[in-house]
Amino acid sequence: MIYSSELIKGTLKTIVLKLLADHHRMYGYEITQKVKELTFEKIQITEGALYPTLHALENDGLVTVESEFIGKRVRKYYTLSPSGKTKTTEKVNELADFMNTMKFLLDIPSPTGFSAT
Amino acid sequence: MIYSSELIKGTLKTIVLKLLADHHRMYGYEITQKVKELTFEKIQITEGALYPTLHALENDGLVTVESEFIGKRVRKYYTLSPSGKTKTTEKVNELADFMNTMKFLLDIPSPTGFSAT
DNA sequence: TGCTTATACATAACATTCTTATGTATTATT
DNA sequence: AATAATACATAAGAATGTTATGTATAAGCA
Repeated sequence: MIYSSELIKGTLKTIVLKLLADHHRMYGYEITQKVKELTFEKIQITEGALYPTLHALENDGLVTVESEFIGKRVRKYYTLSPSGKTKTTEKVNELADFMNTMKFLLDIPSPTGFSAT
Repeated sequence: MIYSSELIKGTLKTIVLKLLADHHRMYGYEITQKVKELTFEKIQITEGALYPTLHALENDGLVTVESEFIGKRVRKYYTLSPSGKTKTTEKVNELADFMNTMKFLLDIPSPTGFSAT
């Protein structure tokens, strides 16, 4: 099952920032594959969505870019800037808060299992 | 704190459907107030977003409408149709699944407290 | 070797969905 | 009497994704 596209809207930037925070240095195509892998194919980031997003992050100074040649092919590595790290924390926290609110609003039970946090 | 607007995108229809499932019969303005109340002002549905959404739900046959006069003012009550009830379950389940995936992807801990479900 | 698939970038036309602004009108509050 | 709240509606614009297209290299397989 792949999630309906509206759900992805508004979360893509957060996903990309968080992946960069966890993996330090990634290139675009790698990000699409990582998301696919980590979500068991349930979230598929299209290139038409990803590349403009990466360019926006760069424009906002949240990431820095290094181009490298792998053979004859260019690969662009993205790394979080200090402000990007701050932003990541903010975005992830906001999304976590939002999801709790939605869970309450929609009366969604917690996933099966024990937890004591 | 009010959530950044992108987060609401894609979830509005689900919220409206679920409220109608829980309260059976509601009118537009009432929905905006209920969401505000239930989310402690964190989610504020604007009228420019709500009314087109309600019209879309009606067009899709997911809700039925009854107009009533309260004094001289029209009020439009919305009720879930059978297919609307089915749709509500589907949308809520999909969102629940999506949120679990996002929690895993973003490494978000469960909210504080004990739970054994 | 030749064909296909995967890798790797990019952008443009289009669709969706929300924000912001505007409009109309009734009812309640100060 | 003036303002705020109730209650509907729509239109212009912004944001952000999909789909399609383009270019090119590298890898796998028959």
